[in-house]
Amino acid sequence: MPKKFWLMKTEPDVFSIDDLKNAADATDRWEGVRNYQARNFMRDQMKKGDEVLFYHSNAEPSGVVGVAVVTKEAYPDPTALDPNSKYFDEKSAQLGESRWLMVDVSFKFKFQRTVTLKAIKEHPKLNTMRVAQKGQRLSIQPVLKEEFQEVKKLGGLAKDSF
DNA sequence: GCCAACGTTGGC
DNA sequence: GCCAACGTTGGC
Repeated sequence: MPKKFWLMKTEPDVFSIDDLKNAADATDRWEGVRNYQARNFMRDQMKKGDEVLFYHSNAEPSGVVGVAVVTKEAYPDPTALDPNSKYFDEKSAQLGESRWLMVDVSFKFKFQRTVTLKAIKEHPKLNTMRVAQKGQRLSIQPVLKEEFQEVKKLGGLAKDSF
C-alpha cells in the first residue's frame, strides 16, 4: 500500500503545531473527531507513515503550517466516554464503548511561512483541493501527492526542522 | 460576531 | 424514509 497524503484541520487555540512539536516525543492523539466521513477515512485508509498537512483553522491567517506523520493507526477515542471531556458523546456512553476513533500523529516540520487558504485558492494547482471549496468543513481530507508536494514547496522548511 | 453551508436528530 | 429544525464549522 503506497503512502497516502492528508490534510487535518485543527484550531490553533485548541491544538496547534507548536503544541504537537512540544508534546512528549513530539507525538499526540488526534482526539475529538466527531464526523463520520472523517472517522471513516481514519478507519479505512489512514496508515502508519502517511503524511499530513497540518492546517490551522479559525486562525490569523488560516492555512497549512507544517507537516506531521501518522504514527499510530485508528483506535477508539476515549474522550467520547469521558463526561468531563468536551468531546463526550452521549451515544457512546450509552453503548458503553466509543463510537469514535483517533490516530496518533508526530511532528515532522514546521513551514517557514504559512501556506494560507487564500494562497491555496489562488494557486492553479491547488485550488481544486477540498479545503479550497466553499462550505467544505471536513476536518480530515485526502490530498493528492502532487498537491502535498506543491504545498510543501510553498511553505519551505523552517530552521528547526528535523 | 455574523452567517452560509451542511451534518445530525427526531417527529411523523 | 422524509425533511424541518437544530447545532456546528469555519471563513470573513
